[in-house]
Amino acid sequence: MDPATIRDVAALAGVSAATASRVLSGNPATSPAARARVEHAARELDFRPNAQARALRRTRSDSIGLLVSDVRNPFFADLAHTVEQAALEAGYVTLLGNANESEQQQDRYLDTLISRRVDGVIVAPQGDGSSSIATLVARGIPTVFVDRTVPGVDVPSVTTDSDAGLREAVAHLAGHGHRRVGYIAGPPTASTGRERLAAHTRALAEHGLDADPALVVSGDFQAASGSAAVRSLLELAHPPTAILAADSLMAVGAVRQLQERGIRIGVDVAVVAFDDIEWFSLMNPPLTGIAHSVEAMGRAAVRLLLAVMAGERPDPVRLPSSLVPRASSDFAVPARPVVAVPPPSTPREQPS
Amino acid sequence: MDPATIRDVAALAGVSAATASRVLSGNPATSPAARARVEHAARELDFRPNAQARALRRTRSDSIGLLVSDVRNPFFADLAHTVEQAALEAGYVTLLGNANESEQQQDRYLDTLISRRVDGVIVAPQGDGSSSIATLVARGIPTVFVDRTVPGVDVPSVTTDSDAGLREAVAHLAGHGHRRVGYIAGPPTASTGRERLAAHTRALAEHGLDADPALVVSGDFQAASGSAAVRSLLELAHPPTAILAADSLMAVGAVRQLQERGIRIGVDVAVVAFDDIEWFSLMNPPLTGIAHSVEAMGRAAVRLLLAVMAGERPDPVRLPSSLVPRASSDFAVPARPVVAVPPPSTPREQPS
DNA sequence: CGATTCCATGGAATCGATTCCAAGCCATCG
DNA sequence: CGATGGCTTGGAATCGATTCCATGGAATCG
Repeated sequence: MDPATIRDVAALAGVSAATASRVLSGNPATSPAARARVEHAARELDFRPNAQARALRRTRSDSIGLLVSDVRNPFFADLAHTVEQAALEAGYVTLLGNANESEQQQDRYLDTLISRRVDGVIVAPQGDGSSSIATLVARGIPTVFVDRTVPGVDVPSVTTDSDAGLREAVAHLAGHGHRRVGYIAGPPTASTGRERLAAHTRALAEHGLDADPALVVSGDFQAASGSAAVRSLLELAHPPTAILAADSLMAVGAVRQLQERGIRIGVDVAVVAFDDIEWFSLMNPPLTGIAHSVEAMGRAAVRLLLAVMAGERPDPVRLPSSLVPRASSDFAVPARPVVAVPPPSTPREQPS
Repeated sequence: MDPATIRDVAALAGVSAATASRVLSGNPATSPAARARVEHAARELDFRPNAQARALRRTRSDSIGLLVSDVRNPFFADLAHTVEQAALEAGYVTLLGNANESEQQQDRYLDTLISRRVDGVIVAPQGDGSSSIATLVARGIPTVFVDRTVPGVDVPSVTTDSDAGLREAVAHLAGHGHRRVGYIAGPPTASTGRERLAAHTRALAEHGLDADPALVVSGDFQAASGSAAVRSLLELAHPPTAILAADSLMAVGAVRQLQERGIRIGVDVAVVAFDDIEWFSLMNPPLTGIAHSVEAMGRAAVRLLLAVMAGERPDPVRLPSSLVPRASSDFAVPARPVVAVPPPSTPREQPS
């Protein structure tokens, strides 16, 4: 009933536990005879080594932890998939934790991972240098940041260079005649939230678009906040003709809200989202996205982590992003916004 | 540098390891004085108990395994999320494995979970009674099937009753004048593949629809097979006017293929999918789905697993499904199929 | 042919936390 | 006043696999 131990295997094979261990872990100091008998005995008993005991003795567990922000976000679901596959190829199993965009739940999971003595951790960090992240670094646990970073914490990272993609997006919108672009920002507590907003602001300036601060609304990377953001953008005296969302879930929330109000995307208003996920091309209308390779990000993260575990200090990786234009933004801006607004009696900062 | 052990804590607190252990695990046989000193010392050293050592001694790891078929399938991503939350509430961490719809990878993960001595496993099984599943049962490891089952393996399960939803779907299609419904089946190696096909066949008979076996094409629950299925359905001499896919990913593949061919969904052909995921309502056109509650399924699975771990033999749970009609199927069938077909010279089994 | 090396092997220690068991202490009771 | 009982405590064994160290036998070399 109780699972077989290596001693049971050894007894059945007529050797000592030491020899059985050597055979089963591929130590060359074993005779062919012993090898045959032990292997046969192990198969006979359906022996599965107790990973805990093994990990206790060697000081490594052959497992890594992956902490993502939200598994239901397709971007992170794909990331989890890629990381898991890449880790498996390198002989590691992945323990997946889901912070659910909450710093508290992130800490709880990191504690668990530390307790389980994972050999390394890949984390898309919440907030700024929470206690658990500090612990991770202080203990010298190999760590890699993915997608996001934490300022002041010196850890290798794999991030997306939002600049190119956002510049393309803004250029694209400007080229179609948009002057006022509503921006649904990520939370300032996430590095991606801050960086993308900064990139967006720079791009606006480059193209001489309206820099009205009222056009920037902050969300939390989840769908509901996208809806809320659209609501407040539409209340502006001078609402935007295009909306740019800092991630796919907020874009979806925005789309829902626009649909509920009967505002036609791709006709009355343009919508562009950071991230480009499979579903975008099937939506009504197909959504313009800013693409970056999840596959590349996941594989790079595992590669960096393996390097850190090997004692190296790998350089950070920055992946490119680029615009994938689709129907949601591929139209010329209408002469007048369809949303009822008072005539712009004092058109401010609109260069002719 | 090396992480602090309970002996370090005990030394700093001036007590024995035994007492330190008792304090830290909440054993009441401790004096307030000892409690205070040990707790202070543990905080001082930032002590994290080695979960492996603890699990080795107690014969439980406070962790469960969850093996899903494909994390990139939104249905399973949601399931993973729900199970994880419910397990966390019960004090368990979840080790997520992804079989990627491959029996081999499933076995590899189950082996890992067995080696790590998880306290229980929730699995959406691939194939029929693979060796690892047999091992699981033979070892008496608490196991619960979710979404799918394996015939002949007596394990509590949480499944969806496909019958009601499919009957509604077929009635809905019949009501709109469809006689020939193409069915994209799941693989016969999955219980859901078989059951849904059987339910569909029954529903066809009930409504007197065309039971042409050529209208049934098998896929593998992944997107590419949905595209392939549509391709072969359209080659029929007498192609269907409606398409029913046994899961969301195959439906997406089907939609892509139809769009590529310029066939208008919701006008030229109806599309209905088993599963109803968030994105369906945003698609072009919104897709009719057969809904079942992932949340309920995940929570029930955890509840059942806890019961099995407590030595009970809970009854299986069967959750309802129901149709959510949307634009992709909400139209009357056109008088003649738009796809060019030879005139039906010998219309077979079409009751007037 | 004796001595040195090489190789396979077993005994025992080890990893870190838990827990059984025995012992010590204080208080209460007969 | 001695004894019994209730508490707290420490020593030591334990979980299962790995690994250091020593040993015995075979093989090789001078």
